[in-house]
Amino acid sequence: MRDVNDPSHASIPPSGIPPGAGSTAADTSFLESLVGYNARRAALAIIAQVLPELQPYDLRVVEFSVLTVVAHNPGITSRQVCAALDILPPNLVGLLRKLEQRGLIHKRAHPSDRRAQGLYVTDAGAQVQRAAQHAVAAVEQRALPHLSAAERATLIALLRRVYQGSGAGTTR
Amino acid sequence: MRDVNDPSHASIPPSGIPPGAGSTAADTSFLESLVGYNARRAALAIIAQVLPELQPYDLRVVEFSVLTVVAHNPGITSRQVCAALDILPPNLVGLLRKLEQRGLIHKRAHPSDRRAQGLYVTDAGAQVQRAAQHAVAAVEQRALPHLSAAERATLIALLRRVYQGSGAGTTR
DNA sequence: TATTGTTATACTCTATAACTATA
DNA sequence: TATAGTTATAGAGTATAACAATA
Repeated sequence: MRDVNDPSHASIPPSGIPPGAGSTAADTSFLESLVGYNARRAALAIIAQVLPELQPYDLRVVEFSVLTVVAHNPGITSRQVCAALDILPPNLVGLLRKLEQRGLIHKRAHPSDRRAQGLYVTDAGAQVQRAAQHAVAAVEQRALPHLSAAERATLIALLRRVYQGSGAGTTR
Repeated sequence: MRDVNDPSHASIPPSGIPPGAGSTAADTSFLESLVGYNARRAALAIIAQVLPELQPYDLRVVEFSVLTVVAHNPGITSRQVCAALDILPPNLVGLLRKLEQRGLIHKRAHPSDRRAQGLYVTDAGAQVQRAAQHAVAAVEQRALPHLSAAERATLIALLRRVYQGSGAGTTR
């Protein structure tokens, strides 16, 4: 394999790339043949666009996910949130505390299990969640301008088969 | 919306889930309608299966990616690796140092730019990379048993359009 | 004996500022 | 003035062990 930066082989064809040592594009063909690599790159690219949309609500992606699950599942327990979002219990504690201190969620005694607590959104929490959900849905549309609705549906269906087929959630 | 854990509405139909407070499945329908959410879950599920395959070679996922790019692009510079894999330069330094100390890669003076250094795999590095690449390719096959070759190709093509269409690599 | 929620803690990953040598 | 490589450091994100209260 030839050195990518050896000038003795340069400019066939002449690529209109600016000067500097790091100019030519690297070969990543093997990595690009992997579903895992492409899924990770795609996820990071979308999340990078979602982040600034959630900033006005002072929510990170995980916090939005937790708030959304609680809003859509009133009375859900911590363990159920952990199972749904693949979050470890110790890491959820701080998230819930922060959301509760902001007055977005609150806890009530569980009707049948005195160890557990039911989680609920407050009125303010429901408002914030609705607005943030609209913003997230809108930015996904904008982030994927080249995908038709059918292609998006196909993509999502294939991705779900990837992580539902394998043992998702077993390793943490 | 009804409380998910309110026993007064329980068991219609009776779900065969074991006892405890966190038993019923939570509604995550909105999150599951997002490409970003599904891509992240899929990526994490696959990476969780790739990790143990790389353990015999004492490589983490990022380290394998760097080693692979260097192996396939002899003489590549640090900045080019950063651009190809969307890694920040300060975070690459430690990765390269570790790979160099293990004798898997080495640096040589860049032919035309005295600021830069060309990266190369050693013979040992090339051996490790080849073996690890085979292991990774094999585990991807095993991790996606329900996807045909055509479906895998479709999935990869759609994912690439997601992160190549948006401004991938611009935010970091 | 198992589960819920929790604390404490450690380790990895990612991000920013600032410096030097060179272009 | 800009770029390549580097240091130091800060902040997210993720992981395990262990505990009290309750099932």
